[in-house]
Amino acid sequence: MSNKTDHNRIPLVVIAGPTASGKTSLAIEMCRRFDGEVISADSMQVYDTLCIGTARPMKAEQGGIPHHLMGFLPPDASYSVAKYAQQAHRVIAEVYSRGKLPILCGGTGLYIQAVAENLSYEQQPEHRDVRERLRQRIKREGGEELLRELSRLDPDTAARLHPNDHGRIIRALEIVETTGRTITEQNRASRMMASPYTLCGLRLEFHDRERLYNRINCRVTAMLENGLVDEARWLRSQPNTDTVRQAIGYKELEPYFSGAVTLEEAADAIRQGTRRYAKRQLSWFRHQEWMTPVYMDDAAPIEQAATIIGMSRKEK
RNA sequence: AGGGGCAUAGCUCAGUUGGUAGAGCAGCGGUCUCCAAAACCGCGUGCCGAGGGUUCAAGUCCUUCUGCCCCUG
Repeated sequence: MSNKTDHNRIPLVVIAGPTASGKTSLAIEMCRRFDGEVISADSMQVYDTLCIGTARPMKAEQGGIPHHLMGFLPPDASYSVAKYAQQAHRVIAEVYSRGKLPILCGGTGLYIQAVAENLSYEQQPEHRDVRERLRQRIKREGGEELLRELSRLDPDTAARLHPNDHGRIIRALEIVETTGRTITEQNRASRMMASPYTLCGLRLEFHDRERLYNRINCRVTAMLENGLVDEARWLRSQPNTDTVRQAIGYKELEPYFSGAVTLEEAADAIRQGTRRYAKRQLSWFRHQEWMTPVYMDDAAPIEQAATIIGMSRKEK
C-alpha cells in the first residue's frame, strides 16, 4: 500500500495511555531501538518547576533520549491545544529532518488527536470580553436559554450539547460571534488539510484494571514522599496559575491547606481522582481505532510494541 | 451464663399499618475540535445473614440457628 504521496509523509509513532501505565519508559525504549526522540503530548508536563505532581521525568530518567515540549513554560503561562498542535508539528518535522523517528507520547487525548488528525485551528484574536460576557449570561439566564439561542445560529452543534455543558455552549456561541462562522463549519474546515503523517498508534491497556490502579496508588504515595505538598504549597503562592492548580494532585491538597481534611484524606482523594482520570483516558483512547492496543500486563509488552512499530516501518 | 439490640448494594444507612427494595458515597460506561489532569452525560450492581412457620402475599410478623454489639454477673 504505497503511493506517491505516502512517500513524502513523515512517519509518526504515537504512544498513548493512562497515567502510570508506563508510557514514559516504553517510549524511551522504543527510541533506543528505532533511533527516535520523544515529543510529549501532556497538557501539564509542559510546565517547568512542577515536576513532582505532573510526574514529569527528570533528565536522569530520560535515559539520554531527547524529550520535546516538556517543562518549557512557567506555570502562569496560558496555553492551549492550538498552541500545542502548532509547536508539535514543528518539532516533529524538525526531529524527522535530523533523521530521527518522532515518537509522540502522552496522555492528553485532545492534544494527540489535534496532532495526529492534523486539525487546523485558525488564528483567533483573543476575545476575552466576549467569553466573559457569555459566562455572565449563562450564569444569569441558564444553559437552556443559551442553548436555545445556539440552536438558531448553529443547530447541528446545539443538538449535540447538553444544557449543563456550559463550557461548550459558550465556546460555540463565541465562535459564531467572533468569526461569523459556526463551529460546525470550522470543524469541517479544520479537517481540510490531509495529515502529513504515516501513523503508527499504540494505546496502552490493562487486562486487569486493578493492576493499573495499584500502580496509580503507589505513584501518588511516592509523589507525596517526594515533596508534592511543598510543590503544591509553592504553586498556590504563585499568581495566575489557575490552570495548573486545577490539576489532579494540586486541587485535592487545597482542603488540606485550609484545614478541612487530613493529609491522608487528601492523599486518598488524589488517588481516587487519578484513577478516575485514568478511566477517562482509557475510554478516550479505546475508541481511536487507528491505535493498536498493547496490554501492559501481558507477557512481553515491550516486544509487542517493538514488533508493531517495526512492521509499520517496513510497510513504507 | 442471663437479658437486650443489630444483621438490607462494595461502604454508611432508609424502607410507612405486610404488597418481591432506594438514597448518599464508592464503582462502572460514555462524550470530547483553543483552560482537557478541565468540563459534561448516563447506569443500581441485591439469595434483604441461614432455615422453618403464619399469610393470597414476608425485608416487614412468629420461631430456630449463626455472626457482631451492649448491659448484668
